[in-house]
Amino acid sequence: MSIRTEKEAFGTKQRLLETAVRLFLRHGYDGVSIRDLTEAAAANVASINYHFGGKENLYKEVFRQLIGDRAEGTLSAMRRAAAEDDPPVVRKVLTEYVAGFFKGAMDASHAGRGLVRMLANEISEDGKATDVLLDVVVMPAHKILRAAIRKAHPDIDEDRMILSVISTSGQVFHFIRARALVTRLTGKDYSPEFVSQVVEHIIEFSLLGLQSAIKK
Amino acid sequence: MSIRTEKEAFGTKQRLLETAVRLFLRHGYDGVSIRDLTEAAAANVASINYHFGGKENLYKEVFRQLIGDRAEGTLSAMRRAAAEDDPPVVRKVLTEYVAGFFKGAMDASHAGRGLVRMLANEISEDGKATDVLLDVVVMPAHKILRAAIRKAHPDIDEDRMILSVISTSGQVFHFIRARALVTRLTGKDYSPEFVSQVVEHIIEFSLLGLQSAIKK
DNA sequence: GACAGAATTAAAACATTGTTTTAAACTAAG
DNA sequence: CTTAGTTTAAAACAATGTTTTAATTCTGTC
Repeated sequence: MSIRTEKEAFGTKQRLLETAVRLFLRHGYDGVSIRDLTEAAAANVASINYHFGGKENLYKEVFRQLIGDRAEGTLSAMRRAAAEDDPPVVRKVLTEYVAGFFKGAMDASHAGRGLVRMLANEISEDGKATDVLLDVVVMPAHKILRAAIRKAHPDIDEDRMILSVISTSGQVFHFIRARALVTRLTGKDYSPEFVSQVVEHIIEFSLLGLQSAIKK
Repeated sequence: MSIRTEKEAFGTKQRLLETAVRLFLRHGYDGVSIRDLTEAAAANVASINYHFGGKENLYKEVFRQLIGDRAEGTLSAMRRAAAEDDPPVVRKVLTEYVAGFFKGAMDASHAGRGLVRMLANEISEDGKATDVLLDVVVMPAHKILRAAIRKAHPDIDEDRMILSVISTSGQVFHFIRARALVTRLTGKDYSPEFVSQVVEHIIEFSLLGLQSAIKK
């Protein structure tokens, strides 16, 4: 078994996967046809269905792989921040969370922006890998954030706190997803300066908003 | 009255438009094929391209019509709230804004939920009617909100205030768009109670967050 | 009222999708 | 070597949006 797996690593399946990563990042799901993909990978049109059971599954595979790598870094940074004892812990964890997303959006490379775009698209109902996104990114991040907040504010209203965390994610995704709209509303392009301004804004806005969950 | 008479009473174009409204609301853009649509409207497959210049233009037309009707109500409610003199004006305007969106999402009818879903989808970069959404809904609403906020807080930081308004919209769209995700994160379905809870949360959260834009 | 030209409708053909089928080629164990 | 299982290749399918070409209907003018 293991022998075959190794051989497969250099076989058609692996070649398809690598090509898919490259093309999906650059052109998105709908921007890449099976024929584009198989041609670029020097494989047969039927190979994707044979090896992955369909285009959608291949996309999921690609997404899982890409998002896994990136989430790793952000999540561990959040855990590190949460483990520290000197306040303000919540602010630090939140900063890692928010900045973690925009780090990708800032990349000059197509890879970074492509990934963030893919990610933002998966939020919707008709996303093709929503479950992956939830399991690998959103859920773990929420857990860490919630724990940090709960620790800092022991008698916080749990329900409203959860809604607040969702509100924070919502802002992040919106600023990424509705890029064109934000540009027209603010009159500013997504320059590095503007992005860091946005990150700071989301953090401050959310920290204040979170106060709405604290019982008085 | 024969079918033929009906055809003469309302021309093919109008019949296509009405059918498109019904079907796009229920099944979304990708869920309706040109053949589905033309068959339901008793028209030829080529008729959509002839009368509207393509499926996408027809969708835009439908979206513009639907969103126009609804935006009218919400925007005038916001203007009314803004025109009142007794505080808290900002809270009232904000309430009309946020509630205006969720009013549709709550409709028992498919129409309401369908529209909100369409609307949420248009936020993305690859939305088919983003320009319409911006012109008819987002821009006017932002103008009203900004003016109300500026009036209540004359020396507010304009840039951060704009970002705050975007943050508020972001939350609204996120709670609508990421419905499945929110359900899994909160453990609650979108019952009327939960929705009004969400609306209240967004308002409180945003009002506090807005403080981040007020110069000290 | 008849007729020419424009507008509309109808039917078929096209070009692209993702997927499935069928057979050939290859691989590896007995 | 044989044979069973795996992978590849080529073709066919079904469904999509669009375009083309011809028929039909409508409209304004004589």
